[in-house]
Amino acid sequence: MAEGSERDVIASIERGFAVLLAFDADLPAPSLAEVATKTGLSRPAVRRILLTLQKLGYVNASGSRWSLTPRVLTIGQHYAASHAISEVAQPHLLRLAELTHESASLSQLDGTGVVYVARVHVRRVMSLNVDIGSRVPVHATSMGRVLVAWADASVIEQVIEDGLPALTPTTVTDPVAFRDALHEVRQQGFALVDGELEPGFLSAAAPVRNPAGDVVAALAYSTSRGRTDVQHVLDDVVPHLLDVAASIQRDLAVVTTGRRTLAPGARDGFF
Amino acid sequence: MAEGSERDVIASIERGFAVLLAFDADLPAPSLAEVATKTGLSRPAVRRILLTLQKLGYVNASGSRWSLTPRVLTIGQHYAASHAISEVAQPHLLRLAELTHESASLSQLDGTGVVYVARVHVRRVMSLNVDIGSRVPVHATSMGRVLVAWADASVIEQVIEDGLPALTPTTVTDPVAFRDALHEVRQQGFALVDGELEPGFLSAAAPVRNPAGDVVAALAYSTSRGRTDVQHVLDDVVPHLLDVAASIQRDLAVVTTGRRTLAPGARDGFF
DNA sequence: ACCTCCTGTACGCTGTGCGTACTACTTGTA
DNA sequence: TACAAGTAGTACGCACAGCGTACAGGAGGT
Repeated sequence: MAEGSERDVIASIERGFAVLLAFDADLPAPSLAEVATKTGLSRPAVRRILLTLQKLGYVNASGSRWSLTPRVLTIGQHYAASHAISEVAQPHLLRLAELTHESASLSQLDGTGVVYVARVHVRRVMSLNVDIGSRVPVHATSMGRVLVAWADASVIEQVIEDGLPALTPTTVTDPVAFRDALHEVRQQGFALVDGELEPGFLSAAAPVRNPAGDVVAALAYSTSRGRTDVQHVLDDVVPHLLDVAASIQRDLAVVTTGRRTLAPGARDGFF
Repeated sequence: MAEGSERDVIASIERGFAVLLAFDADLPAPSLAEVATKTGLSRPAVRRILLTLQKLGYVNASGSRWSLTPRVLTIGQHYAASHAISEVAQPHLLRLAELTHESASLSQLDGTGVVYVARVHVRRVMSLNVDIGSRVPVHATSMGRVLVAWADASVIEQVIEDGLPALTPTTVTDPVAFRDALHEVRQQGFALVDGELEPGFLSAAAPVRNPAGDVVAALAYSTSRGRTDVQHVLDDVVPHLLDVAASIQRDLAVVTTGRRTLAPGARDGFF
């Protein structure tokens, strides 16, 4: 059902996003020609697309260089506005951060990747710039393990098929070991990953379920090996983690089953 | 130059974004037909667009309801990756938040609106959900006043033409008074807005300039009238604000004029 | 049994958006 | 100075992408 043949895909829209996403750390302010070579599109096509995106306010030309405008940041707001979870979770993240004195985050599965949807950072932990919208690999993070552990079998297959690159010497890269790790996560009800994403980076995550019982998000605590150790996380942090995850789950159930109103007064007189 | 006639705008891309942005708090999980009526497009057209967006991973169908996926949050990452300012400003925002014990934020002008590009929130200040990517009205916020005060005259005209709605009883709504307020901002080098966006909400903002001297962002401090008063902000906060804004400006100059490398090691082994 | 909502599909026509080919400008180099 | 190599902008005609109309098939609801 709803398969959608090739006939039902609009190439221009794909091209439009290809151009929008061509703006990158590698190419922060490209010329038209650079975008064309990067995307493989013809220059006139890129020109038309850039002019369209400019009309929509997402890019701007200064001289012969093009760059993104802050408006691209507003696109994500539509996700937050249409999904209660990030808003519901916010106070709970704050509580977790206060309980543990470390950063707390909530993430969701996106294909075979993990995307942060809410976050409270206590201090600048790492070189990694993890903010809302950041993507992290699914196989080497506690959040990813949680999200995949309870996902459809097809997702697990796809993740393994995508490959399990070694990001540190201790990253689990063997498919069998990875499946074992997922099994362990299901058994114990949470995931703990120690230095598999980046040396010294330690994190734990717990599942957050919707009323139907599906795991829709992962709540995570993250810290550095320098500040704490695995035993402390297991003894003192995980109970808080599970407790806060349960609270989010409870609030989420209220919001989604009850009336879908998010502080009605908040929107009025604002925008 | 580079005007771009109507001939050079790709309607399909406009339609694609129209559908993507149709997902809203009002319509978090619409049916195909609902999207069609909201956007004014035909149902088959909307179907094609949704299938395209689904292929790109931005929307997903569950039953006959469609919803955004967390992937839309990643679009904004391309802005952060291609503009040093948000990353550069982050530690400074943290410092400002620590100095003042209140939320600190950085925002940029987008057309005639203001968009938060970086933020450190100290506590849950208000009902307002102000996060990265949020848009706030330009005329009733200290950040907006700063950004507009030093913008092209055409921007000021456009803001006034857009209208200056009264969001609280004290909002400046008279064009002449608004121009006076901007003049005052230019004179004193910062903006202070007291309860014009929401009663009891108090904020101050200072400009951040690029090496060419253009105001490219506004650094803001925000609090509630219940916790402090105008005099304290003027005496104790504004000096910090100006100081931190100068620091951001300095770091920004180094990054943009020097080599455009943002912690090269941070990207490797990450994604 | 009806009616009304929905989605999915077929199909032929229109005109959008494509690329090729060319012009015009700027910058660096011989 | 003149050429080369880069850039952006423009024109134009053709092809087919994507459009909407029209219809079929389900799922509730009365």
